[in-house]
Amino acid sequence: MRDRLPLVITGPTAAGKSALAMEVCERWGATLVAMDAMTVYRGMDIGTAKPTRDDRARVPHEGIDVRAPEEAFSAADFVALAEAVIARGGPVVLCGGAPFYLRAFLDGLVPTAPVDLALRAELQALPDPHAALRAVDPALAARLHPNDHVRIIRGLEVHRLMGVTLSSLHAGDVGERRPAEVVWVDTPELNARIDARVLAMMEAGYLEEVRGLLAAGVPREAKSMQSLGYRFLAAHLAGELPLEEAVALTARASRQFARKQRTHLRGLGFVPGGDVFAAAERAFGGGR
RNA sequence: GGCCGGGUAGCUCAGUUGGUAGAGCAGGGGAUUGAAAAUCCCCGUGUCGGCGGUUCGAUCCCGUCCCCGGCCA
Repeated sequence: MRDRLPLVITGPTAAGKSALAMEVCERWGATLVAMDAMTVYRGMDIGTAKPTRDDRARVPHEGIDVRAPEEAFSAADFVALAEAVIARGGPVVLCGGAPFYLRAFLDGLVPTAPVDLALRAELQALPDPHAALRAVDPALAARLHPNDHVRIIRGLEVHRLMGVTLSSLHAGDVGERRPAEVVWVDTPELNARIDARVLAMMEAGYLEEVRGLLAAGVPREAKSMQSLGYRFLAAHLAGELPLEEAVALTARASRQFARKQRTHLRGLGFVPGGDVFAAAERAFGGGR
């Protein structure tokens, strides 16, 4: 019997990935691994469209609520988590719209030092991080735009932690590639679906969720609080934005996010469309 | 009805001492090697409200009309 492959269900936000993944998991008895950078955070439920308690009772989920909102979570953490679940042996569906995580899973990541939030804060305070990077890793500095702070800081971070340049590591082996069945779920009515979903989230108590997180001490600067709607609703609660505007900005940011997801997926060589159930057959074998 | 502002990109506006115009946002494309719902890069011709006039040349000056604000009747 040939090896089972993981099935990846990806696509832009609000395309309908989760519903399809639930169906596949129920039919094949598969475990669902969230391929998502935000549903990992506890207490961020409504705004991340996190699977409900009922969903989680019907199908085993992994990668949900594994971090506090102020903690770091990275692509490597996702890959490790997915690998661990796959190693248990059953059919696995990776479902989510994080193309970077998908790429890290399929193609591997170069082995580098893990995230160090304190060091990042220190490096961010440098007067000219790009110049600092040019001094230690000119190849990487040349490749990165001086405004691309995130990548510049990561380059400095790796150099500081490991004593070697990130560019030299990138030139090396990324490790083994993992085969998988990948389906990109999409719909031409995405924008309308996104707008409707944001309104539904508001009705479901999105604002109260953000208020609660802030009250619980989650800093506005936390990565999780800077994402899509959380950013704008927190701004509204701080008196910086009328609610109506915060909601409009949330919907708009979500549409922009969807566009970037599509661009990234295209860049990885995928095309939208395909039948998830047929893909599940190929990945897992005949349904029950 | 009178006076004063305005009418320029999908939106908000800048500007041209007369040589047919440019920002932000929106929108589109792209990058993405442990922050990725993050971060970054690239893309701006539009009867410059209509019609006349002056001028070699008008979006700009003049006249007139229309529209939108405000104030006064």
